[in-house]
Amino acid sequence: MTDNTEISREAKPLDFIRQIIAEDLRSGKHQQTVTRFPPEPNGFLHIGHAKSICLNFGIALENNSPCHLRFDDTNPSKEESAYVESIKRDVKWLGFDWGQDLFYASDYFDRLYGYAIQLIKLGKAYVCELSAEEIRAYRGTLTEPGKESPYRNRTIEENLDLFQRMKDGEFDEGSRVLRAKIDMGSPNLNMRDPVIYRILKVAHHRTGNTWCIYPMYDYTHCISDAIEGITHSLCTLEFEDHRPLYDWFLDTLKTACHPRQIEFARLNLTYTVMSKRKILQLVQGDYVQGWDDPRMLTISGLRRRGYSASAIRKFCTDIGIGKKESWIDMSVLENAVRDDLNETAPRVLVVLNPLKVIIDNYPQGQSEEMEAQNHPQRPEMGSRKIPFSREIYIERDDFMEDPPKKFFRLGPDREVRLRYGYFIRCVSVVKDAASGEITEIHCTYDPETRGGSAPDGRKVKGTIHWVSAAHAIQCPVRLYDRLFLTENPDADKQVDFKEHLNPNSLTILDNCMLEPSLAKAQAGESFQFERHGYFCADLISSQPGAPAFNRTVTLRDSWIKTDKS
RNA sequence: UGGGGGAUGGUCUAAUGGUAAGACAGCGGACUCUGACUCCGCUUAUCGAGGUUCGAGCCCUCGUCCCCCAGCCA
Repeated sequence: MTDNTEISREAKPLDFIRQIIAEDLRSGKHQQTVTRFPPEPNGFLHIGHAKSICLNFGIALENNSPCHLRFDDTNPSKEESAYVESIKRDVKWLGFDWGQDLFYASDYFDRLYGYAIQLIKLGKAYVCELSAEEIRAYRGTLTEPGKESPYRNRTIEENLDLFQRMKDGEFDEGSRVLRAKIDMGSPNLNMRDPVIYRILKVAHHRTGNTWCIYPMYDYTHCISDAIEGITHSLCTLEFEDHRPLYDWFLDTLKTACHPRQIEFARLNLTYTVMSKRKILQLVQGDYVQGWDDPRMLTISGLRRRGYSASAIRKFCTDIGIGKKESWIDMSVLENAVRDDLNETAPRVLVVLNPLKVIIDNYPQGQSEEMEAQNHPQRPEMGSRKIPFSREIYIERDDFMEDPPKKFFRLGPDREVRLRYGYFIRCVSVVKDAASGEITEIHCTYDPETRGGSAPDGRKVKGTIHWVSAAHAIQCPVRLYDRLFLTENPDADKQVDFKEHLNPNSLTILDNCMLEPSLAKAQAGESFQFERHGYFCADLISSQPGAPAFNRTVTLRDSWIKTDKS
């Protein structure tokens, strides 16, 4: 990371979490902060995780202190090391560095087991033989207290023996659990003797078959935080009810370190779904082409789509941190990437839907090179040559036979400027006799207007992009649109969210014409296709000399919004 | 009819007893060899009712609405 301030949001007022931290530092409660990002390796990271990553690692950067990457891997039936690798890659790509502080909850399985024995010896945990269904029934409801398990008052010795035998694999899955002994009458259901260990005869991605009992999240998370000396344990709102339990474990075990859990609102974005479960469904049901499908708001999908890490970081600081459930408009994300790419992306000319233009008075067989700026606002980015010749392609949308008043582009007997080229005037239109479709148009050019201005001072309102037909590189371009048609695909619980999928979220154009300089586009490189938007050479399907492009985001377009009649 | 949270323009976020501010979106205009960028201007908000106070988005009381919790998931 070269520039911390970019990540660390200098000017913005402190959010409520940073205020708490500032106060803890000021009062001397803590000398430094230690935060952590604790993903479960059961899927790919998405934009919602980015919010948490930017928060936790951002705080670390601001305070020159560590942020741990800790995998919360206590449920081997859902977790895989492939996910671990993808998560590490994505956090790194986002620009963050955990240094030496890479941890796994599974690193603590021995200590967690020891703490459980301690709990038993304290008379605060017991082995319960109720079935899952019975435990649920005994738990009571939101308005009625639970009932105590008949196994609740076993002796410490008996519990120790049974727990040992659970660990040794003597019992079947589901036949016994270890429970904390708290309060079956608590209005907080999390405190009604929660399960802390269950039997799972499943191999773990790191510990293999060493264990057949695995600790639950509530038990594991607080102890892992305490072991690592975390000062502020930041999580999402749904864990608010778990905080008393988090505190109970640490108080009961009298750990030396007792981190403070603080909850903030998770990210919701319009026109998408954020839950891992639903994202998994899209991947496994082939509604998209994998976790890194550019329509997905996974980190890997966004990367392939052409989002820069800095755009994602900017988005995360833009949206802020709060405690109320919020829905961020997709336009905020799009704005962040436009802002970023506008600064950095070289400009190029690309015709997406070609229409052949023949310049009747331009000499046959001649061509010349026109000078084009790589970034008009940033001369230091230099310029390049683009070939011009008698036959060119322009955008089909840039010609209308019967244009409305405010159409500044080409039409019969109208004149436009070719970007970095000449003024041309349309003299005739050729159509396919059968279909009536325009197949080519004929124009004349004004040799005096080379470079784009007329010595006689006449103005043209429109400037359009073009590519020399003889020099163009034909290329596929994928146009992406939002994956869902409705703002909140989850809103109606009666309707499956997949019903709201946008059938036109992907459009493949295979006859696009690139200016020749794009032959050397590197996979992953971003460009602005002038008058269209930002595009990046696809990470996977681009070949040297034969790129394929993904549209990251369109340019803002006030023309499509105007009343064209 | 339990418990835990939350309500500021269309959407987010700020204002921490003292002029309700910024971003996104929207609308209008200027500029323009990208209908982009940039610039300028505008519309739009403190959930309700009481109270405390010289002064309340902020404090108090009573309401209303929304979200979360009954996994051997995290």
